[in-house]
Amino acid sequence: MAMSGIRALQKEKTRRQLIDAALGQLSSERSFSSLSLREVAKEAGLAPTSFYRHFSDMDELGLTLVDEAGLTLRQLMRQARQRIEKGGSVIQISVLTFMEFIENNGNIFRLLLRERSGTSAAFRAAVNREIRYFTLELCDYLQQANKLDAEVAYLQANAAVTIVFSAGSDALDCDKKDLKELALRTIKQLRFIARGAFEFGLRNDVRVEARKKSKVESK
Amino acid sequence: MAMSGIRALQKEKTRRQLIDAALGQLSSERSFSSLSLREVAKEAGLAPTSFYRHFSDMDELGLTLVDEAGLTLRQLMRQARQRIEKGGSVIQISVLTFMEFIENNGNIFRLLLRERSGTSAAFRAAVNREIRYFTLELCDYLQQANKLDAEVAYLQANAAVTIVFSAGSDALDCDKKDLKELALRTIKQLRFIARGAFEFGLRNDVRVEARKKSKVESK
DNA sequence: TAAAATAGCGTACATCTGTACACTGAAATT
DNA sequence: AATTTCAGTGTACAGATGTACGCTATTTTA
Repeated sequence: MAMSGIRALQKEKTRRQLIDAALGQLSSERSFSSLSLREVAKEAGLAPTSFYRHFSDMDELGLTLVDEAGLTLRQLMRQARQRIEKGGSVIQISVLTFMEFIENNGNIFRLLLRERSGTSAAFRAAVNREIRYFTLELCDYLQQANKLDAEVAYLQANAAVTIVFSAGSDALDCDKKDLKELALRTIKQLRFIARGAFEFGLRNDVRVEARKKSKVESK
Repeated sequence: MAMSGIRALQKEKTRRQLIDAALGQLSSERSFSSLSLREVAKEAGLAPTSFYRHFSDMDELGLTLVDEAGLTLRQLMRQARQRIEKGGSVIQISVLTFMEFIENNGNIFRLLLRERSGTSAAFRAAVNREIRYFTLELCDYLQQANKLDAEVAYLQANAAVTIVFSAGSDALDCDKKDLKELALRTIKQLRFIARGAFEFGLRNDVRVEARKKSKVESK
């Protein structure tokens, strides 16, 4: 990684150039799978065959991009938590943070969305892994902060992430002025889910309590 | 459409062959955008250049496929309504119907998922239009059956469709035995949403009532 | 200092792509 | 019956693609 030596240093530099070239070519009308090895190499200022000194495949480059995207997402979550500690609604701040992410990293988010339902099982697995991390951290938070049943917390986290990602997808095709409304709607939907989860979690507790009591009484 | 005449009849027949050839080549590792005009023509038993007698573009064929997929989806909804009239939970039956759809039409559903976040604005618009129909019909149903506020009903319908589509996406990469659990989890999530929407809808009603009262009282 | 390793280049090739063009035979029109 | 229309064919071409192979120049190792 931090290998010094003029050679290894230069190698990592051009490797980055390849990664950045690929990222730079992504757009709303250009998906990763539509990029050719030659295009990426050219954009990076390399001869086509030099590509192989860094990746054996376009797929290998792609998986690297997905990893980077996941990393960016997790950094984002840390930012969100910092904001929450300064006070404010968890749901509201999470949504706003996510929307900012999409404004600043539209193409990375597009990459995740597309490869999630793409043609490579490896890609799909990689994206889903990143989303799972994302979900599990939210799940932990919910379980701890709201004292929810583990299953209920997971279901809520999963549903919330789904809703937020879908809203993000809509945001990509949205006029900037409609973004505010979209965020507000998303927040309301998340509140529905939170409320519903809370009620169900509660009922389970009540049942457990009731069962305990009846056990005691039947002794 | 129903034009007879030996010629027009034959034309429609080979047009269908093209459509079916395209649909037939879709799979988990083959997306529409990765199909070539030549492949599709070959699969349909046509010379490459004959393709142009029916579609000016692969894009035109693709949009036709999206329309067909939307049609299939709406037929599905009708089936679901029939089942509901025979009794049973709306949510449960809707989810089960959707899961059946995916088992029987995996590749059509994949088409929708992929083109929804694809590289063609026209495709994205077409898919979103189909999903909007789907959502609005559910919205009407909720508004009428549960007497919900229009906005709340829409938010619930939108969230529910998002959750169900996402579950469908998961179902595509799922072992068959895990499908049952996935369906159960999805049903619970939809109940969260329904419950939350109900509570919020209620609160709005209460507020409205309260405002009416206070108006009356202040007279 | 001599030898080995290697990032990057240029050439070359087989394969696939969309599509332009001229042609044919059968159906439709007159 | 004569003419027009048109779905489908076959050939042809220019461009793009992945990648095998051999070469060079510079860094690294011995």
